[in-house]
Amino acid sequence: MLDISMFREHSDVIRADHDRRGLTHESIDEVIRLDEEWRSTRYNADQLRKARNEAARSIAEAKKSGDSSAADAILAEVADIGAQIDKLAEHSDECLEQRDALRMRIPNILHAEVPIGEDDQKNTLHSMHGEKVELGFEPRNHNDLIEMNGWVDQARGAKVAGSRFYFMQGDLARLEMALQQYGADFLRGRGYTLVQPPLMMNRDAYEGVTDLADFETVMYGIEPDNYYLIATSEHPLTAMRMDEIIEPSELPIRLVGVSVCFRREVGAHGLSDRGIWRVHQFTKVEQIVICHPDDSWGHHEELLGNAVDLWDSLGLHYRVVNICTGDMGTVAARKYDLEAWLPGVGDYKEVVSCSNCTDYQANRLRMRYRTTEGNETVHTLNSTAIATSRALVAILEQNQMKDGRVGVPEALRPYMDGQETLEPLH
RNA sequence: GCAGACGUCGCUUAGCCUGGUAGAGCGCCGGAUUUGAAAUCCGGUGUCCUUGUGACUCGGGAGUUCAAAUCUCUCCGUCUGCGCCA
Repeated sequence: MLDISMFREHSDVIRADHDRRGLTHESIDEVIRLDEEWRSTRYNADQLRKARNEAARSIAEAKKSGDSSAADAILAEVADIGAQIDKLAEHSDECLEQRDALRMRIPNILHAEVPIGEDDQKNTLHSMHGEKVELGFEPRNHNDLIEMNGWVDQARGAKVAGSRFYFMQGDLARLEMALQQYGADFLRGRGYTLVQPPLMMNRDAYEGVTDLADFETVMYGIEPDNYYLIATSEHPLTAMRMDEIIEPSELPIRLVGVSVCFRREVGAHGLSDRGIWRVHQFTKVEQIVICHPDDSWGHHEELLGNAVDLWDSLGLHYRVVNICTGDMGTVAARKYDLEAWLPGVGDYKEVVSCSNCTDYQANRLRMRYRTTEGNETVHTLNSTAIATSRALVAILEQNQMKDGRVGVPEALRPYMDGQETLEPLH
């Protein structure tokens, strides 16, 4: 959510951003109109409250001096003032509610270097890392590999839960745990504090961190208790400090979250999605930074650097792209994706997403830091380190051998008793 | 799950019974004093708006009242005890 002062004092900036995104200005105008109406109605209500307070004070004084007839006289004068206040207050509350409901849907101001384009085809190349391995045989896709080795039981996952659920087993399950451990250790080594968050959140906290449309398409709701299963540990870790005023000495806050992530994946379908690429449940190691507004662009590069070094250390080939305006979403001001090379698919696919959300989440979460002039809004950033399911797919396809076994990246071997290849399930 | 206690400004707390301007201490910021520091003293330190002798704010919401931190209802959370439990 953009600060209201942006609409009052710099609406030209929001308008220019909407132009870049190809959006009309209607919502902006409506927010400004509702804001003005709220302010004037609010002012009128305040004036009446002032009169009521003065009357109440007079009554108190009159009663104290024992003059009950004077008290009654004042009381008669202000008899209907309460009803007038209620009427104005009701209208002003409506205006404020509508203003902010609309404001919640207006996207963040994009960084100047975000490329303009309508969809992911217009994302631009940032950098290439590693090299395509020459396998010397026709590569299998990850779905064939997990099926022939018995590493994932999709049929029984569907039986006991539903489609896109699965049992991961044997050496692949061990590799999954190794990835979690390795990713967490890697970031702890760079000063990030390991956090295991709640896997469910309440509505209020959740609205602070995500696009409202996500409640329909992404999150699972837990009915009788009104909780939502988290779609990523970014959400609880960012909301962790909501409604707090943070001491500047605590900034920047660097966290590495490890959690299971739950996603409904409404609308996803197709044979190309078989396997564990797009599933309802996976584990993710996530980087979070909460920082001073002046430092967030530096931290954005730091998060990308961490992800790059981590993926380099796994010996995988991938590229980094700049996400364009049409592919950006509501919350981020700038986003890089890491796209891993998948030989079985013959294309690069998204495995990491690295975002600077500037003050957009922090405004909704009322998350500020103390300054001598008052309290200022912090900035929040997040980046995948390892989404295990997708990292596994990249490892499976890039490290596959002719017989269908898969090489374990050297960095992960210490977490697997030194094992060098994934063996079929017996 | 049951019973009780509790939730007040960044922190600790007073005020609640008996409705009438939310007070104190600590921390922080600024100033005075000092060679410098400590100590001391003075002022400031929640949110909003049309900056006023302004409005709002005491976990959230609703109600009673001219007036609610205070009374009533309800929801949430914390603590203690009992029960259950990996």
